[in-house]
Amino acid sequence: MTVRTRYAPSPTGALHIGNVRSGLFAYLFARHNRGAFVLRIDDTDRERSTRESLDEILESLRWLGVDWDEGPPDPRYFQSNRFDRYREGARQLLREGKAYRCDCTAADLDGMRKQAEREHRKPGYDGRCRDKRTAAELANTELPDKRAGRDYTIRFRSPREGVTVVDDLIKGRAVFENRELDDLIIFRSDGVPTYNFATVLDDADFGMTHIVRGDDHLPNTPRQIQIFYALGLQPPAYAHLPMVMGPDGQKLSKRHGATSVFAYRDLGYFPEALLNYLVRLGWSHGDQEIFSRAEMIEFFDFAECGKSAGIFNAEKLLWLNFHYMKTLPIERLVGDVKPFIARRGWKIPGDDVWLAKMIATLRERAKTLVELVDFASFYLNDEIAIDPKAAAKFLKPEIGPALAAVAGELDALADSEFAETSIQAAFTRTLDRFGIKLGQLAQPVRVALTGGTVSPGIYEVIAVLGRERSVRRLRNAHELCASAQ
RNA sequence: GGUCCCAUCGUCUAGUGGUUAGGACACCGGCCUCUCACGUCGGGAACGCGGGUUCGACUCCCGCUGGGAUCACCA
Repeated sequence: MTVRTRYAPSPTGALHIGNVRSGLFAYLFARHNRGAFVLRIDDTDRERSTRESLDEILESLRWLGVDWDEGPPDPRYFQSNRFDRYREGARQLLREGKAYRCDCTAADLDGMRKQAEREHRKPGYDGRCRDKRTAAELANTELPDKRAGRDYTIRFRSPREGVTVVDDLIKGRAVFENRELDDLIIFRSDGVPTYNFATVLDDADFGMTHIVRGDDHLPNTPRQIQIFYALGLQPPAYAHLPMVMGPDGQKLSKRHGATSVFAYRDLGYFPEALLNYLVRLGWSHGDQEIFSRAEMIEFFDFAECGKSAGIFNAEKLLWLNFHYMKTLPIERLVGDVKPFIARRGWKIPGDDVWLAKMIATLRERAKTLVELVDFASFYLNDEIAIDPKAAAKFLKPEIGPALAAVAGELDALADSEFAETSIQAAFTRTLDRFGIKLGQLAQPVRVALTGGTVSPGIYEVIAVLGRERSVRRLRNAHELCASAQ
């Protein structure tokens, strides 16, 4: 049997990184087994589902490179297009006496819950409508439709005895007492099926062999298994992944700050880094930390998944991003950096070869693309702002002549010679002439060229900046020195 | 509160009865050096507690404690 897994986000918000990790693991398991990865949109909640969320989810997945074999834009993979199927499933259960009509209103239920809480009983539904109707009445029950006056719900008749066993691929065996499971609503009074019911029908219809999801779904699993049985279907295998927590140990959510895939993309992270970080949170392969997509697929296995929740560690993600910053092909960075330059409102250089040289000098100094562009300001703009404190410290009158001399040396270099080795030679000649050490000249030059005291190696800065701009900035600095006191 | 899940450095983790308990992030120090980085070398840092089982437990069992999830006409 070929493996089929699915990822079923609901388009009610941004694609969250804790959530997308479940999708990633489902994806890796399917790819590892040369099976199919299905993307399904759980949009039965029409109130909260939005087109914008759907677009963001799809775009996030594409950006990460988590590609699906079946799913959108195919309309069959939207729950909102499968209502006929859900109605058919509900009618089947009604016909067979495995579901029943419940007349309790939302207010009734709420009152019951509060009452139970006061009396320290468990808050579940007590099943008061369970035996109110005969089999024949149930078989003829129409599905709810508030607008047509059928303001009731349909509940699943859950078994009250015995146990339901979940043999989880990650957690092992969990046994649930059936008497703990109350009769859950499968069809709302507005004629919309609920999650647990629609999911079962979908997973069955789409031939899912393995359900990979967060372990917050574990309590739902015995209910879903019972629905499979009631429908006369064989439940799939389950793999419940431990959750991702925020630094406070609570389930990761928007209140923990940046948590969406888009947020990290916009912060200048690489999809490789995010994927690599996510896959190592809850899964390991010996001591290996860096995984290419191909390696993830090759090595992935539920047996190597941990059982305990993990805390999201932004610093490790940053380190991974830095790793990819240093090792990704430079051409890739050239393409990736452009939107970030544009966002700063700066002109994007037309020369990719030059951009590549620029990036080469900065990639070991920036952990994100945003940071890299920040550092690149002096390369990308003709005018630079000189930090007053740096100027006061390094652009003193006595260094002015040396600055002018270096400018002259550089100006004399032929275009074909304008490279690091000849630039270094120009420095050496100046140093000899003035009898000073490189340390005494490099910082003033650095301030002159970049406006600050921190930059890549001074020869590479000059090489990238080019003769014209370097000379101009050095001469400007020379004047500053002269006027300083 | 009921049910379920979980428990090795601060964090992510390796470890499957006998190890100086390993790696990574972060942190601290040395080296390299034109600044900052990169790189490199080194350092501190963990088996929650109590019972068993065993010649021997981080590893197996039980209890406790602690943490988490979930108990909707959300998904």
